[in-house]
Amino acid sequence: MPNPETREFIERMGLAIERLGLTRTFGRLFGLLMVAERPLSLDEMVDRLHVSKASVSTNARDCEELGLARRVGVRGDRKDYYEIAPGAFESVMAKRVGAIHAMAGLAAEGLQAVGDDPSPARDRLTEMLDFYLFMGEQIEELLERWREVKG
Amino acid sequence: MPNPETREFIERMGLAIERLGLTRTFGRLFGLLMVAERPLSLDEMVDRLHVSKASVSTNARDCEELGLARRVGVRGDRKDYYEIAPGAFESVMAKRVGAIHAMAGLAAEGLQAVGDDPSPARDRLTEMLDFYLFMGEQIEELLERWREVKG
DNA sequence: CATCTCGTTCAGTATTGACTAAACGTTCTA
DNA sequence: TAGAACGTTTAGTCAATACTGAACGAGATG
Repeated sequence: MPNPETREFIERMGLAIERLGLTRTFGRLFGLLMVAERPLSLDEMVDRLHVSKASVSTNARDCEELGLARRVGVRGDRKDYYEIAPGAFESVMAKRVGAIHAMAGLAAEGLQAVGDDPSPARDRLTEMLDFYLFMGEQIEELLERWREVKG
Repeated sequence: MPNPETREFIERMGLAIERLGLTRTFGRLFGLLMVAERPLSLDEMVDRLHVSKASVSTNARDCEELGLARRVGVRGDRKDYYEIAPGAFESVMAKRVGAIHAMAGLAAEGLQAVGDDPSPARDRLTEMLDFYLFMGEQIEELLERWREVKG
């Protein structure tokens, strides 16, 4: 199963995730889980990714806390096994919506700061507020539509 | 004009942008331009942000290349002045759409990698592909709707 | 020509932070 | 009870990188 194509995929995922501000190892781990045919133990991930167990442990847990992966148990085995969580992608998009709301909140603060008189700054901040309110609301609707179709 | 509220706003913007994976100084510079009543020269930004001119120079240029700011000239003055670019927020969102398309492309590669037989990996990658195709398309539509209303 | 004024570039510095190896605590097992 | 199997934690290392100060180059100006 560790064929060259999946390794290539894992590597590309590492780079893609890295570009999003997370670490390459984290991205590789996520990519590995994406192409895994069954839940993987920490040691299996260590073998596949060639990183220390400590790193795999923390990255896997971060992955879990972000809602991208979850732990599953295997009968008669006390190892931890990880797999991609259901709705992983919706959850990252939902987090993005959170960031959008934060930007809207920031714009509102900015408007307080610049005062009520008309000004270029006020216009810019108003546009920022409108934009992020619009986008936040609309993308939330998109997520609901997606869940209706898939969930 | 350097009132405490705007300074607070600039600082919050620095933190918000930092959380998005860019640097705090970059975010502060962007925040400063957001609340500026007129285009600012490099030296003015140096005064307001208390960072070296070298840093302001590179950050301002990066800001320009990202489509967040633009240079404007002032008659009889050979300094560079910067201001927030029109459509700055749309442009960051458009870049996000680019990242979404990249994820869709990655999913397609993953499907190639895992082969045609049914499998959990294949199901996950298919969902990933569908999700990002959907989101990419829909958010592009949102951007167009926004431009219709505002532009 | 000499001298400013700007913006950029470059080498050096300092900080951040991801990763590793080893120690540790806990839980099973012989 | 000793020891093995796991996951986590921690101290330490190393690389990446944002920022600074100084040098530089291009234009303007006297």
